[in-house]
Amino acid sequence: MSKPRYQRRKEDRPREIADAAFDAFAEKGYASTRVEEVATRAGVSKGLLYLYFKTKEELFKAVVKNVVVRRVDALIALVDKTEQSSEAFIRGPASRFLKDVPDSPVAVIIRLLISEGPRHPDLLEYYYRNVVSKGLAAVQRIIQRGIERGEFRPSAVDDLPHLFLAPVMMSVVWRSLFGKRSLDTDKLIDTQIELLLAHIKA
Amino acid sequence: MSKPRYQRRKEDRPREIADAAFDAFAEKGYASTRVEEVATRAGVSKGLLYLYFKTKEELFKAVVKNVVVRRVDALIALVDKTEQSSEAFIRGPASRFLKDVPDSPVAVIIRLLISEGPRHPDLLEYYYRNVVSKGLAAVQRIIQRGIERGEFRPSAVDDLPHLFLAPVMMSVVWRSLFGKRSLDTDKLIDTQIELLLAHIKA
DNA sequence: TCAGCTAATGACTCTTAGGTCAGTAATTGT
DNA sequence: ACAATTACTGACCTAAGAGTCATTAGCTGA
Repeated sequence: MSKPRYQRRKEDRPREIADAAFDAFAEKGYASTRVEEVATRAGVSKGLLYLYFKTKEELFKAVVKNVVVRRVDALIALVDKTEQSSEAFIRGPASRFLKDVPDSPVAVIIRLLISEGPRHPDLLEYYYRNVVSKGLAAVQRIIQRGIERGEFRPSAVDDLPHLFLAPVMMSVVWRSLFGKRSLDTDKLIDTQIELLLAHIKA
Repeated sequence: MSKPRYQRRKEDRPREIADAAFDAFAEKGYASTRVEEVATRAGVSKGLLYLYFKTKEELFKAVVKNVVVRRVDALIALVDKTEQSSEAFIRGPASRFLKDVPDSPVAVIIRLLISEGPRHPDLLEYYYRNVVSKGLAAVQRIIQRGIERGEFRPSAVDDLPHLFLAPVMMSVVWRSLFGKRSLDTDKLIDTQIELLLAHIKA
């Protein structure tokens, strides 16, 4: 009896293909990744890939959607469940989360969105609704809670949660362009958090 | 006498083509812009384009190089010539410059670099040397001068000039993804500058 | 165990877009 | 005025890569 040349694994294929696509897109970007290479990485023929994804673009969207949402939802759950003071939460779990972003799949997605987003408005809409606005709202909720508890005082930062994310964005871009050279992204993020806390503390 | 079908304008062609390419890349990104479209926009045949630029990639590099350098050099000259106090300079000319970035050609170049940079390491090297490091050094010089004059006190911000640029980066990315919706980039940048000044003022 | 179903293959087509080049017409010098 | 020069054109070539489909072979249930 000879080994079968392939196995039928209808259930697992979509995820395997999407994972392979993620890796390939991360390395080469969307436009210069060949569909055939994705198939090869997934250990599958090109034809099969087209059985599960109608076009390359649909594959792209599937990939981009399933990476970040879980992560963001986890963070939000954390925010809403914690018993810590707002300051402790920001210094602890939130800080750690933010510092992880530049080395995580999230960073890849951000780069992909910057490159390809403008040609996929529906995808951007999806992201804005399910990731960006949720994330910003969560940050705002922490601050608000701090104010209610008397930890923080009201300030201009209240409706600019973006300030917490700016150094993260900077780090993501820097890393994607220049690698790890000459910028300590952890320190950048930490320092910004210190600045912000110093400013809003009561 | 009929109009000539074209004029020979050897001197002007390269700039005209580069300008057309800039516009096209800004709209569609590098990968999905066709060389022929660049030629058409420049009012020129594809063949002529290839007379002045050996490949599409070379065209890309030419475009990307000639946009930002002048601008940055202008800013640096400003920094080194000003008689203002560091604080006044930061609140005035520097702030204005930074707030202009998200709507300027510089933003386009940043987007192009994020998308295509990883596949053009020499271009990134060029940018790091001629734009990024110079810009960061200029910011650092302003702070340093403030310290020497007793306006500012030494702090963690001294060797993180990136903090001044983080909200700009954030704004560039935000704008390129979501347009002008729901983020006042001027305010973001202003607020960050206020935070930083409050922190380093003596 | 074998017939029917369908997951999976891989060779194929077709379009797109980067790059070439032989020829043409605007310009320049004499 | 008219060669000689060369900026410029546009039809062409070719590679690459997205997407298709007739065929094959693993699986499943009777």
